Amino acid sequence: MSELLKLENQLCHRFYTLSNAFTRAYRPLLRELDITYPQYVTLMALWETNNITIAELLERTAIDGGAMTLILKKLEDKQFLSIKKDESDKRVKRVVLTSKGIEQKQVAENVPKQMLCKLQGMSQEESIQLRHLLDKLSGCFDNSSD
Amino acid sequence: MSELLKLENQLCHRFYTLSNAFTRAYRPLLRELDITYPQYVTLMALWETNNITIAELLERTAIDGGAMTLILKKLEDKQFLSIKKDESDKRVKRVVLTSKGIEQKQVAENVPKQMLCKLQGMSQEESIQLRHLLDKLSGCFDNSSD
DNA sequence: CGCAATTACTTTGCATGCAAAATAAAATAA
DNA sequence: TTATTTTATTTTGCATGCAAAGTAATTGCG
Repeated sequence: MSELLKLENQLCHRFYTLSNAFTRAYRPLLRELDITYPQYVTLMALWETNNITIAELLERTAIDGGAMTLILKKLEDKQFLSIKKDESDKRVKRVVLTSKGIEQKQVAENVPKQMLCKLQGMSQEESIQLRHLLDKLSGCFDNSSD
Repeated sequence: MSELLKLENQLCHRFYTLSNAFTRAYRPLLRELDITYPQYVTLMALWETNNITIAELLERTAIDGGAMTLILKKLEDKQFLSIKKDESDKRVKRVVLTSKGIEQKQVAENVPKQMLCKLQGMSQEESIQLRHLLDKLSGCFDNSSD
């Protein structure tokens, strides 16, 4: 039979499976912070650079725009951040961490630490190699004009 | 600043991004078949082994059980397959490709071919290496009893 | 045999991911 | 300046992913 359509040969299915596995693995680690994985990604972007535009946040996190609206609403409800209208350009909104949002970064530092423990199966070198290949693969999707 | 929480250092975020990129890249290729990516995965499993249990399908595809119920319903509506109750064990349902479902495999063979074109950025060797590392990473999530 | 676990699926409620349409405001062209 | 186009964000409708509860049928145990 043609090997082309075998599930085991699909790179995409490995990514599908692993991406879901990561999200699942993060869930218990994020419980303490009471946030979901995409909300965690959003906060990571803000912990790195606070007070940025929603557009910048979208670019950094690669989260869908429609989803981001809801994610920000929830993080605002949970008091992690607040959304402020830009006075100079009323189309633009800026996302600003609250004091709670800033403080929770300390708590969040445990998350990657615990995740690294789960990934002990891979050597340092292998994960660097993997990262390199993933970045190369990302490049394949960049200028997809179709 | 601590490197631990930088988005760029997160393996998980690369998987998140790439998994979504794959799904997006498949969409136009699957338009001709009028199916989504998870529906495509489901069909791939069936093209390999027809007439299997829903439980087997879940294990092979790693798709969520609740989602699978809907996916099968849609594929049945589209005449790709039919669901039959197992007579010996009435809890069990078997998924069987229709003649249309079987025929569409020919059409589907173009999908991986076109996808491989998009991934020309990677050498044969690199993608083998990548697959190897992905499989190793998968192992890290296997016996996660927490 | 009769009832308590177990198994195979489905349903439910919530949180995205995504394309496309809708809004509102700013930039540009005429 | 007014009309057109572009930009920033939200809304909508549909398809999952996931945990947890719900169902129905089977197995196991006493």
